[in-house]
Amino acid sequence: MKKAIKKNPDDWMEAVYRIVRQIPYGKVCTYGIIAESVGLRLTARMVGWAMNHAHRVVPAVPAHRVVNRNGLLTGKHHFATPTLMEELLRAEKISVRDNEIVNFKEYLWFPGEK
DNA sequence: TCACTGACCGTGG
DNA sequence: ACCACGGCCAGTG
Repeated sequence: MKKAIKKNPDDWMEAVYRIVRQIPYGKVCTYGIIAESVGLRLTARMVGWAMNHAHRVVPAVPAHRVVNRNGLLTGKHHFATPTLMEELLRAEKISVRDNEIVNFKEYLWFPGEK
């Protein structure tokens, strides 16, 4: 069940997914922060690419909690429905206005925090 | 096989 | 303050 990815546990993509899964309820994170947290030579674009394949991974990755640096819901178009990401965030008491998270910095979560 | 692209971000002009 | 560009990995034409 854990082998959704055929690569090794050291694979950088799995590292990304692992961090994303650690994002607590009602919090969000950015691609850049994740990339920096993973370290290595990973850049934000790589995180985005990994998230594109996130739906193939188990356990499911809360991709709706990952936004870009501006708090903009850039990846919403990749969800099942264009409004799904926004609805998921609102379900977590996060206000979304015009594809952007309101008071984005207040909901921002950094890896390592609890 | 080569070249381009992608859910991005930081830096420099 | 705005615009342009480089970077890193994997997949696709």
